[in-house]
Amino acid sequence: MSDLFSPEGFDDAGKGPLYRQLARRIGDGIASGALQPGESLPPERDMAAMTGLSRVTVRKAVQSLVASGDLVQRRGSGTYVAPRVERLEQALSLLTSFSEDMRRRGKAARSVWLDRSLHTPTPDEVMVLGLKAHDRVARLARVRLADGVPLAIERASLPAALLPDPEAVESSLYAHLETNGLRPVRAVQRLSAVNIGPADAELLELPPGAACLRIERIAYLASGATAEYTLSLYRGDAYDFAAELRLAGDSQGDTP
Amino acid sequence: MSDLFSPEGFDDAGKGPLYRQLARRIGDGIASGALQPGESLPPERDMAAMTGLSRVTVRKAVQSLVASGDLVQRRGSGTYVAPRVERLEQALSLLTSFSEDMRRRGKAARSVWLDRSLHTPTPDEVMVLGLKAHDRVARLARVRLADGVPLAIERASLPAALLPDPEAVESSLYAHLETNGLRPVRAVQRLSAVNIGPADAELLELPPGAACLRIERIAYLASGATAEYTLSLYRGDAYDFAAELRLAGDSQGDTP
DNA sequence: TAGTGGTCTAGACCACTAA
DNA sequence: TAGTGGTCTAGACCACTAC
Repeated sequence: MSDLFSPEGFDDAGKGPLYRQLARRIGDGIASGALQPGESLPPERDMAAMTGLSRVTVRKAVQSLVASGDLVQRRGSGTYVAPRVERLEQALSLLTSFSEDMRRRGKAARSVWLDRSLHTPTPDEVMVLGLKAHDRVARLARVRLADGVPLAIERASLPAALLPDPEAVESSLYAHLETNGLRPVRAVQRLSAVNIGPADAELLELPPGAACLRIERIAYLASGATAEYTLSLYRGDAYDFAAELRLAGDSQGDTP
Repeated sequence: MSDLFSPEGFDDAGKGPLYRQLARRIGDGIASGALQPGESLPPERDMAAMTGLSRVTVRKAVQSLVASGDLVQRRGSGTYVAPRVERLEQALSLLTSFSEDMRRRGKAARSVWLDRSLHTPTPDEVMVLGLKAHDRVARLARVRLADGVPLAIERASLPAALLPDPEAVESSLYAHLETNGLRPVRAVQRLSAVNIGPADAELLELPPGAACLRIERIAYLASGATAEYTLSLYRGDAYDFAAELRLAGDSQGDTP
């Protein structure tokens, strides 16, 4: 591994900037197994001395690998190869339960509440939830953890009529709604990928900018009324969403 | 807008590092509309002088906004507020056609081929495609564009038996397969979010680290044989994938 | 040619962790 | 207390763009 940081081979022209060359070396070391998960890298100052680069340049290389999730840094401690993250697979076509999903997988599910109270709705909430003037909205925001690892942030809004006492929700929103016969039966989701912001990054213990799956969901009751609007952020490195596709009807399609 | 870069108000303690404070100011300026899409920011050196910060610090703030897609930088030209990106919505449950989707939306679809030839398969390809020893594999890799904007990278692998002459594929793989009665009828997809690497970032004209949707797809023929393995990377800021969910059968679920 | 972003350096201080 | 990453500075040169 010492040869990883030898001063030779840098700037042989045509290989791009120095920080990228170093990032590539380290990244290759991880991919090849020369650097094992959990293994520590030399301190930044040592890497700088070994490679003959400045600490700022070394840092820029390391930062890019931290951003992509290949390395983690702990202040006062050191820089380490990121541990292998176990990926969880989830079906996209079912309204499933986080807690139950985890139980089935033998993991301990836990929530940390960020908010669980009534608010004056935003214009967006009024629109989506079909609220009337002076209606209030219940907001439930929490971090979801499995075996102590934060996996997702969920922020749900419901008409206060459906959930007059948000504090009463324990682990399961749907179970609570069901006691009043108000469990959603259908939902529409939109998925996209976003770079996580600094605040949310802290909640999920990720570096700012890490790729996350953003899922916007609107759930409906059997009556057709809107029950819930939820915005979730899932760790991109920990989640796979599975979906099955069937041939489009017209089959005029000319490409996958 | 000049007050955006006034030296006052920095480091009033408890607001975090200077680069983050500046990033927040600029970000708020964009969100509030004080900075309009396409508008240019002052040169980095000027921002440094105006704020009383060093150029390195200004740059770090700007870089974080570039990474999140709020700003774009052009060397030799300047720094600009990113143009609004029109988001495209796509149903997740249908095997649709990129070209046709775009046509329906009134956009010009185009592909830039990266690869279109026969190769010796990787062990992964042998597994997934169910190849035999000495079988070869056809690889189709291309960048997909709509109205000149790169939206996705697709890398497909098929058994050479299904596609002996990859060069013959014009715009549509499925249309080509259909001429031989070999169009896939079913597919399984897995979605996750990833930070794009430097090489792919260049192809999609994105900054390295931008969030992308990674979609892995295995498609099957009516006979049940595996037809295709495709790894796609979609721009996270340009795509929404829509899915509908129904209540899980047992309804033991205790959470959304 | 002048101005812009892109890269790189050497050195400094701070906040935190671990012994 | 010693060592680590986190932040910040002033100054330099390069590659590219626009004129």
